[in-house]
Amino acid sequence: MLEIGVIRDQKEKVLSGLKTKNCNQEQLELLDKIIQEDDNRKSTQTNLDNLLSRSNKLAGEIGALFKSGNAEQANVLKDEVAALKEEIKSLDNQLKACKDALDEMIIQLPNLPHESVPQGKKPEDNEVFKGWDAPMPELAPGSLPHWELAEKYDLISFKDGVTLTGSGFPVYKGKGARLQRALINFFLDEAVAAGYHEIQPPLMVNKESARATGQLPDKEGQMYHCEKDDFYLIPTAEVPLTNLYRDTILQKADFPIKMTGYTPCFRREAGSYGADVKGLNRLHQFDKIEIVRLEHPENSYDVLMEMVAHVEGLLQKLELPFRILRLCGGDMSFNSALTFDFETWSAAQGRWLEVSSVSNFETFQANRMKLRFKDEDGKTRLAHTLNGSALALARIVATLLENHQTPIGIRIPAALIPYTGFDLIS
RNA sequence: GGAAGAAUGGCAGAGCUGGUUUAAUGCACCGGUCUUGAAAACCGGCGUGGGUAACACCACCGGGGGUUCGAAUCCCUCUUCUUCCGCCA
Repeated sequence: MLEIGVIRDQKEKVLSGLKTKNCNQEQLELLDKIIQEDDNRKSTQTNLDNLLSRSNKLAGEIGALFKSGNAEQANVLKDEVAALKEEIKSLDNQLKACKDALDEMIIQLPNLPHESVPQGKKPEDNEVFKGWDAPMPELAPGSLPHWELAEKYDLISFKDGVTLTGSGFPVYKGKGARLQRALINFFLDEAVAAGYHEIQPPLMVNKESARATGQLPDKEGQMYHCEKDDFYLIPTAEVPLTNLYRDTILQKADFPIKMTGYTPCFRREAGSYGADVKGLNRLHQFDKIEIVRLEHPENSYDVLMEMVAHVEGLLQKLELPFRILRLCGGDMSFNSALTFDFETWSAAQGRWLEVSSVSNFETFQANRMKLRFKDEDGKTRLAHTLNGSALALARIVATLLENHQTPIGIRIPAALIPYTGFDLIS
């Protein structure tokens, strides 16, 4: 969530940022309401504090009077405190209501975009940050989309998934399952080699965690919810990994904090439809290796580019054609200040598929989760959080199968062979 | 699942028969004196948040609620941890 101090002190800047994010008029008007409500909060708090101060003093005097045996005088003061208490209770309620109202308004505001974020509303407005210069792979006649390849080589059964659970829960088999395991290990090894600390977190989190990274309340309907225990199935490892540092004050020497983790990810994908959902393109459960970093604000944008480079390296090793987009204000997530999307070219489908999203959240998540650090001058400041997929499996498998298909089978890229133990799916 | 005990500032650890505790003390940490330098010793500082120009002031002793003029301290409740019993991959 945005910092109240920033909203107060840099209102114009906030306003123009929100416009880049394509906020509606209602959201823009919130700024003045927030400042007004915050003024209200301050004055209510001051009044309340004064009453509490008075009440504390009287209680002390009463104690002293009782000790000296002056009960009569003490009882007079007791009456005064009783009257104060009524007022305190009412102001306290007022203050609570005030804070709730303030919270509810601030939480509706998205993060401010970085200055490099292009204006725009639709995916077409995204900027191609780095295109694919080499020629696109040419597939032999008769090449198939991945869902047909999966069937042909008996790698993935979508049908069995429906039997077991429902659509969007594929069953991987034989070399298909082996390929999953190979990719997971490959991505984890690459991340660890790049200095990321490997973590295996729980796959369910509580409300506080989901709130801290911004999934609640924004994406309430997109997560699977176990009502009886009030747990949420994680939509990404970002949630548990980042939350490891919820409500923490770091020392400057603790930076950089680099974490990686493999987890299945669960998404309800309510409201999705059409060709997008065919095969592996959009699933309710998929595997992903996430990289997460907690950084000093000075470094966070250098680190973002470092993460982009890491993901780039992975795609190169998998020999997949890809491009990098800098997302426009309207296509960026609610929490992000700057996001680079990676897309691989799905030759058989004739379109780009998003396989990774690397973002800097600046202090937006840190503010919600109270993740801070001590600066050199001893001041406590909010840290920056970043994360990215490195990588998400399902769509990688889709493009891997499609782009590397040959008349004699599907070729496994050299970097992956030590992990699969085979070089061809036939 | 059952029983008992516990939860205090970075750590350790008092307070818990309610009012000089506005949380003692030690360690760690920061600054200074001394020293050629370091250690030791001594002096000072040392939690988080709100609030202020800066003070003042206010809140926080696992979370929430209650009793009282006054709660770290008493009561209720939830959570977590420890030990014991039961069950179990």
